[in-house]
Amino acid sequence: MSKQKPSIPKGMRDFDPAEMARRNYIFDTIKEVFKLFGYQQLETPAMENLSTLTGKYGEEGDQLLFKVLNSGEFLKKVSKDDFNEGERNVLPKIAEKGLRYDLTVPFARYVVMHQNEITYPFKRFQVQPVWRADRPQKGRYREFYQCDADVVGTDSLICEAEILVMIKQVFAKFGLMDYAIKINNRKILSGMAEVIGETGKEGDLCVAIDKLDKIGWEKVSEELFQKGFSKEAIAALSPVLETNHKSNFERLQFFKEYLAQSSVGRKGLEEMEEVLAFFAMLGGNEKHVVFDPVLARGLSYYTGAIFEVKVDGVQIGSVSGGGRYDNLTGVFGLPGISGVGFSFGVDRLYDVLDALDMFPVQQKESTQVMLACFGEMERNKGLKILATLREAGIAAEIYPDLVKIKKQFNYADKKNIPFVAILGAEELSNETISLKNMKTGKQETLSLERVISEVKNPTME
RNA sequence: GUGAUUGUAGCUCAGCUGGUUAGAGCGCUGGUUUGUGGCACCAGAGGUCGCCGGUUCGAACCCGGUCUUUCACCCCA
Repeated sequence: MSKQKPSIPKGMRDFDPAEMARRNYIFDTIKEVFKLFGYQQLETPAMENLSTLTGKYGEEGDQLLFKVLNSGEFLKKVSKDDFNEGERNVLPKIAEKGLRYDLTVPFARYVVMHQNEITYPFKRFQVQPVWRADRPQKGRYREFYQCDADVVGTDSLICEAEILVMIKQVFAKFGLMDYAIKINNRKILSGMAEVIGETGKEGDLCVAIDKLDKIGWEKVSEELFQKGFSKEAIAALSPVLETNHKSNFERLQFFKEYLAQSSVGRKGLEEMEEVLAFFAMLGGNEKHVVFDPVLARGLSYYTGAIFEVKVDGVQIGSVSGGGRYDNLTGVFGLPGISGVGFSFGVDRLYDVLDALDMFPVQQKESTQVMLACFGEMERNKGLKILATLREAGIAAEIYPDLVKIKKQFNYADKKNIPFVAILGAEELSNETISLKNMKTGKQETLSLERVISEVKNPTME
């Protein structure tokens, strides 16, 4: 008996059965759509070598990696000099592994390791937790699940178009009506940097311009100025803002002129148009799909299309995001493989559906019938009945202890079990079972066969 | 990583400027009802006031540290 109350680490959570039922609803919905589009499931380990993970997410990302201390005498390799030099020198000698930060990089590692066994294009999905040493906040946890779907080994823009369709299908299944799938292209952003005369600074441009919605143009231009953008460059950027309330088509027309001098920019626009064209051919409706030229996204490995999905009316960050990465496997020694993928954030989707009160009131995961027995003889007979019920595919349980019937009913009530089957002396001698519908309160004495059909298809009023 | 913020019974919260045995509602357990849950009534159990240290005759309350919660920034699912 420990006196001290146990606890869990910062940003980690337990999920009780009610929460798990709802989380599984989200997982199942997403997996179903992934499979419908030909994606197959893959799992990779929680831990990767730190060398696999570092340098893929930008400097900020590297700092958010959870490092795992080497086992054994982990200080052995550290010299006094290393120690005096600080963490930078000590870290690589005491930690060689880390927890995965996303599912895309481990997937790229997998593709390189198994390059000769894989049939391309390779479509896989992955539903696993990832870890980030971030400060927790609403909608931001240190351990959370991602549902990733990626295709590698093709640069066809049909993949991008299909991603849009998949996102729309998932949201339709959840019954979400008000949301925006923002789509942009890193090449368009590069083109923007080029035409304003700040080639090579697209990183800073992205970070600043991404905040436009949040902090407004004035603050964004201030930030750009501080990052070393010239006044002329910032002024040259302002026409982009004018496209704010236009249609996707009008925005494309604008950028054709705006980016005319930039070959990357033109390429990006072509890709955008093609994605939207394929999307239309797949029967996609452009409702909810927004070409957003100021969408940037932080991860450094994206090179083509980028996506992000936000739900209106809730103060929760994006619930889905992704993009194309042309050379992610390159850093692991396999160049020339293009990939595109996206991910749903289950934990945020949960918060969104919860805030909007949109979870179905399903009881799919709970017991359908509980056996309540008056004594030992009844209970022993109940065990046989229990086995029959389960054979019939009915989720059933028996109250294991010989306690007052009232207590057994209480248990069924608390657990929201829709039926209680009662076994007493009378039932035992008549070879019957009294079945009570806990919602209606009605009770009938039935044969076992009738109990099975009644539980499966309730007819009792 | 920077700046704030929170922590009292299983849950939601009271607790006046530091003063005797820390309270409520809900929940829980038992009973009224030894073949029936939800309702009602009655009774009961549960807290070294996040943790460690300090100030004080005396700390849930003041001070310091630490952990945790929430929030803004950074960044992100």
